[in-house]
Amino acid sequence: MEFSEAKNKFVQTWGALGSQWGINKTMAQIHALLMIAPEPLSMEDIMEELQISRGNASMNLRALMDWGIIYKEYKPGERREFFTSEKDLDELAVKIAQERSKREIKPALKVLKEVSTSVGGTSAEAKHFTEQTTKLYDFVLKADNMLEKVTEFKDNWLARLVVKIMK
Amino acid sequence: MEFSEAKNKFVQTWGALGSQWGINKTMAQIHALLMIAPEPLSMEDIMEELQISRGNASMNLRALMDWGIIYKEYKPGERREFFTSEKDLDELAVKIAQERSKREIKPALKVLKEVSTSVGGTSAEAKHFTEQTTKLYDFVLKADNMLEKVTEFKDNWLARLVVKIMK
DNA sequence: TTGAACTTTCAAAAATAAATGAAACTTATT
DNA sequence: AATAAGTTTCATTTATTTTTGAAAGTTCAA
Repeated sequence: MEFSEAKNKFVQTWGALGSQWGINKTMAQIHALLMIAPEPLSMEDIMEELQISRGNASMNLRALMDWGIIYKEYKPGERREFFTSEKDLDELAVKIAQERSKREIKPALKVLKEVSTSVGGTSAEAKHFTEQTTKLYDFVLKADNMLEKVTEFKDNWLARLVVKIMK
Repeated sequence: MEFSEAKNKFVQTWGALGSQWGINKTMAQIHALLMIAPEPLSMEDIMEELQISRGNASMNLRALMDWGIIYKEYKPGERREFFTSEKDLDELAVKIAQERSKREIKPALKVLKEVSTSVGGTSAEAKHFTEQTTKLYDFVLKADNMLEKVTEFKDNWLARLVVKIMK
């Protein structure tokens, strides 16, 4: 396969994977590009390579930095900013897990807790509701704890995680 | 909190959570509704409760059945079909993991493998590309294996999983 | 302090995804 | 075999998300 074909295929695939997992396509594509770039890239480079507008590039670079998975870099004697990606994949997983927990799961947990503890009454419907939402709360909490624990250890995190959960 | 308010809040929240994780809002809402319904619901019931069209209800019920997380049920003497959800949450997690692996991760892995093994040449760019995409392939494969292993054990899957991975 | 190089913002446009609803289809009943 | 009850399909509409691009904002160098 031609290098350029392989590169393009990779960027497209990473973009598609991202968009299925709640990260927008361009964001994932920029990340893909930075993952395989041997040198930091400028915003121009990225716009050029992905054929996207300046605004789009700017917004998604910002978002990636907010997630903590790419970094700004300054080159001596250069006015422009350059970007590199986090290349340690375990670190990447940790950061994504943290962000998603914070942004999505935590707020949902809050509501689940609220609704699972606030319905009184003795009707079968109400009882069943409380029972089910409580189970869901426990379940989501368990899942979230796992995500969080991942972030506490970088190496061999899985084994340690289990010790912690099972004890 | 009023029962109806709590119910509504729960359905909305589950819907939002779903849509952030790649499952469409209505699909997640229907699932939420079935999770808390003490009795199987008909399509009418669901349309009514969520204020959605017949077509929408039909398509999403179908999708949920394809995922294997809700079931059709027939009541004696009733022409209509009724639906219930999988209420075992571990089973739910297993099914979701299986589906997402099959639909999203497996195809991406195929491409990653392809691009990581097909670029020849000796340029720094090409070498770096091959190196990085190989790492990504291994990483995604590892993640996917974990998802898959989940499906092999229902009870205490985490502990067993670790034994298997660490051995 | 002016202006050139570069970045960010955000209202509007474009692209994408989801929902509607009426017609077609299926299945059971008389 | 005709009808009624119920379900699915899919072209069109609607809602949501993403992208654009031009104006506003920064920062640095002279």
